[in-house]
Parts: sequence; C-alpha cells; structure tokens
Amino acid sequence: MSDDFLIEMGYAGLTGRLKRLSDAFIYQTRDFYREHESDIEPNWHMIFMLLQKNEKMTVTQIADTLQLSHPAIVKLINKMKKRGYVDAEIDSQDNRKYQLMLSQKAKQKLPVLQEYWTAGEKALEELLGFNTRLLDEIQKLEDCMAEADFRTRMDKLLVNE
Amino acid sequence: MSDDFLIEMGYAGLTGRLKRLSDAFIYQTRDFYREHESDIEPNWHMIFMLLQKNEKMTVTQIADTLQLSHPAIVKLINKMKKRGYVDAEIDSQDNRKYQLMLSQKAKQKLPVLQEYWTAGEKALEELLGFNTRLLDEIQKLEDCMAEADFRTRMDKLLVNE
DNA sequence: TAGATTTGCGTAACCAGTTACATATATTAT
DNA sequence: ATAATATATGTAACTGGTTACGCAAATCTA
Repeated sequence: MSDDFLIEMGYAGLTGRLKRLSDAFIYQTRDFYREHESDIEPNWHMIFMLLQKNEKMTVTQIADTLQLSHPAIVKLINKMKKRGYVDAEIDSQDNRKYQLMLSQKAKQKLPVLQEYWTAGEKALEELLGFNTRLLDEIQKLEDCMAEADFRTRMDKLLVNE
Repeated sequence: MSDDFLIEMGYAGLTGRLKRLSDAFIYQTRDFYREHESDIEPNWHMIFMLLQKNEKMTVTQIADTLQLSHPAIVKLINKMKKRGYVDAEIDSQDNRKYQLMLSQKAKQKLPVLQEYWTAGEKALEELLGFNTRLLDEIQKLEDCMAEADFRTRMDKLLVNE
C-alpha cells in the first residue's frame, strides 16, 4: 500500500494529484532556468512559441488562444516587456489594442532557449514512457469537460437536489 | 485541427494543460460549495478525510501525508479553525506540537459534506469514462518522477552541458 | 549538564492563476 | 449625431501553492 494519502483516496484524490504534478513541473522548470542563469520564466515558453508562429498578437488574442484569462496574460507580458523580451506597438486601426511581438533580444536568445525546450520535451517523453497514453487520456478528459464541466456534473449528480 | 495551442504544442503543452485542468477543478469545486451555501473550501476535503481516519494529527504529519509543504497546511488549518471546523490541543509530551482534530461542528456537517463528495466522485468517474486509465497513467508519471524528477532529467538531456 | 543540532510551527515574500470592477475606445442602433 | 452597447486593456483583491527565514522546544553529544 502506498503511503500517499491522495493516491489512497482514489478518484477523490485526482484533483489534488493534478495540482501537485502541475506545481512540480512549474517549480522545477523555474529552478532549471535559474540554474542556467536564464532570466526567463516557465510559462513564457508558450508565449514565445505563439509569437514565433504569429509574429504579432494582442493580449486578448493570446488569452483566447491559450485559454487563460486576459489579466493572466497582462501580467505575463508586462514581465516579459520589463525584461526586454517583448515589444509592443499600438494598433494603427484600433487605439485600444497593442500588437505584441518578440524583441530583437528575444530572437537572439531563441537558439539557446530552443535547447532548453528540447531538453524539456525529451525529459517529458522519458517521463511518459515514450508514448502518448497520458496525453490521450488528458485529451479525453478535456473533451468531456468541454461537453459538461465538473461543476455541472456535480450539480446533476447531487441527490436530494 | 484543434484551435487550442497547448494541444498543438504536443509534449511541450502538457504542463500548461495540467495547470489548466487543476485550476478548473479547484475553481469549479469552490463555485459548487458556494452555490450550496457551504462555507468550506475545495481542498479541505483531504483534511477531513485524513482527520476522520486518524482522529488526531499534527501539522507536520498532515504535510508529510499529503506531500505538501508545512506552511500550506498551516494556512489551510488556520482557516478551518477560524470557521470552527478544526480544534487543536497542545501535545502533552511535546509543547511544540498541536494535535489537530475535527470539531463537533465538523462532525455534524459530515453527512451533508459526504453527499457533496459523493457527487464529486461520481462526476469524476463520468469524466474519466468509468475507467482508471488516466489514474493509472498519472500513477506511472508520479512513479517516474520519484525515480528522477523533471529537472534532473532536463539537466541530463541538455546538450553541450 | 551545557552546547550543538534537529524538529515543529509560524511568518514573509513570492508565483501563477482567478473574478470583479474600471476606463477608454469602437461599434451599433435609432 | 448621439446614446447605448461591446470590446480591449488594466488594476485590485483573492486563492493555493512555494521557498527562505526565525524562534522555541526537544534531543543528542561530549
């Protein structure tokens, strides 16, 4: 028997375990960057990828694409701007919007960062046993959540409603 | 093709998706409790379960059992105390320790809470398609992480080290 | 039995997300 | 053309975790 109470809890322990796993990845990635004297942060990866692919994007576009709230993106981007990785220019058509893009510094650093990200991807492949079963199961869960989310299902399943 | 960039990112998107999922469960559970006029919070579930099973525990014991840091437990328990769900008594053998236990109020509320938790468990079973494949894959990942964690593997796999 | 070390708990500052609200600009409708 | 509405961004306060540090009590050691 495991001495891990969350595992012992079965289904009910899943949410806690997801949180633990997610935190572990975030903190360890942060430590990795610090160890390698890199001033970038874990979740910047997805912003870099996105701005490489799309050149220019607004806060709202990024928030929608990553399915995060816009204040989350504002915070992220502000820090990236402060460290000189992202430039912004006001949209000529719409004065509310900022078009965001990778700075020259960011583009210069990309080859080094790419090495880190490749190492991260390989490490993940190792951890998943070189198969996509976990990814596939998570995909199914996400699809299921899209149909009817956790709260909706709990409400429906509560007896004596 | 999905319009979800994290999915598009493949392995590299996994950590972001875990975070998203974990957050979704936490926020939706919190909303559920609020909707049902319950003043308890999502992660109290595991404390309730633990103190039902073990009667009395210290902060450090709880932190070890749940694999969380002790300040996390201190915060949790302080709020549970403030709302009257947990009582504490100083250990007679060791004046540093507090023995924590469920209050009378907590025990009275247990039947109602149990209904909520049952609904949550059923909802999770639904979301997982009434099988433990996701749980199993997560277990494998946890085991793998215990052997050598993400950061260690990234360091090892980084070329030109 | 005194000094060093370890242990248990607490606090502060941080991180990465959220919701709720504010404000400025654009757009739509009358 | 103006009023109402919608959209883009920003800010504040919260949540639930972390690490780093401090202090007091207990334990070990010489």
